[in-house]
Amino acid sequence: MVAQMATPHYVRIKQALRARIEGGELRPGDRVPSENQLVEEFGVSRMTARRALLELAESGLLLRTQGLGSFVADVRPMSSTTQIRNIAEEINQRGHHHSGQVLRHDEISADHERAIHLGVPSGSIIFHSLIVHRENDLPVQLESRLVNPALAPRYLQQDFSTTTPSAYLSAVAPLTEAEQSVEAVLADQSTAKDLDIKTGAACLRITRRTFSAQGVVSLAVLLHPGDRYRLGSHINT
Amino acid sequence: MVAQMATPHYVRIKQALRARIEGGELRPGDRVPSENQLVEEFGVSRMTARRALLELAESGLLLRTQGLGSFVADVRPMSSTTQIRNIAEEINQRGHHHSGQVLRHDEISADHERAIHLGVPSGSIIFHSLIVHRENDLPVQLESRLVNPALAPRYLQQDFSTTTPSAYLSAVAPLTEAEQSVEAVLADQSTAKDLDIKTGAACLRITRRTFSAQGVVSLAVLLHPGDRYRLGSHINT
DNA sequence: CAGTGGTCTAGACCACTGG
DNA sequence: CAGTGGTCTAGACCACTGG
Repeated sequence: MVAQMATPHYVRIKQALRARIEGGELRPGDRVPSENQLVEEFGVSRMTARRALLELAESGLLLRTQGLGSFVADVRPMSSTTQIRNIAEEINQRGHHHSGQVLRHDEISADHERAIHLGVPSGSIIFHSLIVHRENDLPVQLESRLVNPALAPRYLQQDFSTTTPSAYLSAVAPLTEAEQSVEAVLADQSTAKDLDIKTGAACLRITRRTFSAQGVVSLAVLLHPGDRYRLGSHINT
Repeated sequence: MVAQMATPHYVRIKQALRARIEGGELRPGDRVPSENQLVEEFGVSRMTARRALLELAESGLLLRTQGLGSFVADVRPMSSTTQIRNIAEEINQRGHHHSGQVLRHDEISADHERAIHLGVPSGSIIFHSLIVHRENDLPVQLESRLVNPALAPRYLQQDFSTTTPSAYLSAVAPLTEAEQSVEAVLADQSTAKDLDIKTGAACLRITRRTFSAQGVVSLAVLLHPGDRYRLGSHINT
């Protein structure tokens, strides 16, 4: 009589609290219901109520203090690296011309690691695309993207020479969250060929996982020639 | 008979697993003990063993899959792009040992470009430091920093083998703002020597300008070996 | 003091993976 | 099938905060 697979209790509680915060019912600094109050309100055990509060705190939405309670955090504005931008828009914004060349656009079987990152069963079919983005005919990004077919079933029918995966995906599965990591790597032979640079040239590699409300949407690996791209950001403390 | 305030059980289990991973007993891709095995081994309840595994997964050290088990992730140190963090703190937080080796620590005359970036008259005296930061004796950052003497007049008197420029500067001229850009470059001969990597290896270069209420405090160029460092960030939309 | 969050137990049923 | 992680309960003792 536990664990309805539909939506776990702790998720329901998180959603409810999130709604109150986003709806303005709970404002920054306000105290949210205590663990015991949530136990009463949602008819769950304290461990379950607690999990909802802990996860909201983990994601920065709440601040918790022993003896005091849990409070809505003061949200701070995001800086510009912390914004997911569409490469085509970015290029157009500079007054340049964007073009996308689709090298691959098919489905593959997810190996163990990819399956974990995408949150799909190991061995299941996922979509894949490989696209070179050019700014005034100069390659600036090689985009390799794995897509969760459950959240973008028509991904393979899109024409990515006229739009971008990023634009399409944010239309069909609105972005709620993203994780990314940035590294420096050397171009291997195949990457070098695709980006029209030398093998062994420095590249910036951005690995990004995007989430919608339903889960992981896609896993993108973006490779940029080191001398044609950099990431800027402005931080306010 | 629970909750010895010394160290909670789940922390002890995390430490034990971390030690096995860092000691090489468990390598990337290996399966770590299951929840039930930890129950046996540490004499705790499954909820407690589970918490240890969940937190290690949360911090990126493990990957978990239902039905399969928990596996050691392919890890590298991560740092956040959305936050200016002190390299020493970051390293200590990972439970590792930080050391700083001061290669240069002197004053120079500002050329035109540097003067502009620092907001000082061209040709005036500015401070400079060059420091190798090591994580457990492995170089992870070469920090070259130019400092505005008006805002940190005693910069040259500091001992940067025991503290870091970042820590000292944020004490004397609290950070209000920062601008940074991130690029991929190849290590030149001198950088390669300082970081103990090969000439031509991929490096992440972060160029950061920090501001206090009084103006530009410093201009730092941080070079990281590509295979020993990456920048991570989490974005909420 | 009553209320808060922090840690923990010993059970339970479930979905999922491999063999 | 046995084993894995995912969710959940109904209790417990604790340290900490404010009044």
